[in-house]
Amino acid sequence: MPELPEVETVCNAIRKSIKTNKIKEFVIINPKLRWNIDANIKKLLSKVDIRKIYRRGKYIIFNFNHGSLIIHLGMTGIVKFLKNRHKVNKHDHYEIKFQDNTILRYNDVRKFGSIHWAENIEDNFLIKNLGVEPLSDNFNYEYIKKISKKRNVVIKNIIMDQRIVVGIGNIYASEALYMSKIKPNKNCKLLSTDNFKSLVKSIKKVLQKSIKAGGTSIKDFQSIDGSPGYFKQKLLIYGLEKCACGKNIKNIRISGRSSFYCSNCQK
DNA sequence: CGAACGACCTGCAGGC
DNA sequence: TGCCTGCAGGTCGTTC
Repeated sequence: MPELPEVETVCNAIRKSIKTNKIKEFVIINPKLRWNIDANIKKLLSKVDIRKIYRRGKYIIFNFNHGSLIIHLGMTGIVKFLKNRHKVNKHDHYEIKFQDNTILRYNDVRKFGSIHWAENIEDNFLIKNLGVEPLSDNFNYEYIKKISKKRNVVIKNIIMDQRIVVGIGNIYASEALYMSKIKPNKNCKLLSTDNFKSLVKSIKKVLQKSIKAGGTSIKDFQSIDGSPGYFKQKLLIYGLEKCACGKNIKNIRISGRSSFYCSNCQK
């Protein structure tokens, strides 16, 4: 479900909704997620203060004096804020209760999401191999060009590889490649320097614009108050039938994922 | 080492 | 109406 703009939206909304940094307790409702929820988290999150909440790639990180909580939304993970009285819904998995009795509740239909505790976040197996942040200066054409020259995969797989650059998923990969007029199934070795420059620019642009619109809601995605993201109306290629040029948009499968492109506009 | 692919899960739409 | 297939914002672990 969520790519960088959606995770950023949720992360910002959590920060805004939290009125106290004091956690009372952590409650496991259904431990079964991508990895079973570690029961120790309950002890670790009893009466502790949050120091910082931030995003790294597609992960939401709660930082404490004694470690960090690492949350991934998978495909269908949803975070909600509740008041005292609440019934457990289908697919609820855990909740964080705050001192003022507000509750952050995690719901995940497909159970691809996860939650981990890490004493040292940089050592965590999910975090330590992550690539550069796409909106940082570390993500530039020289970086992506250098990597691409020694790899033998299609360019879409390069930009979706979280060890290279984080946060880009299936939607924004198609969008960015369309914006820079590059076919998603083009071998990454064959891109020109101008291609790389354009691609980096497009990625930054589409992510920034989507963050401003509150992310993209195709089906499941919603922010914590249940509101959708409005970037869907701005998609240029993903899930569409016709390109602006009038040609039918092609939908091919690359590594098992739907990939949209226009054979007229993208070379 | 890099690349390809299956596996994990539920719900929904479409075809017969 | 019901059954079956395929598809969905992800990515780790295994195999070649």
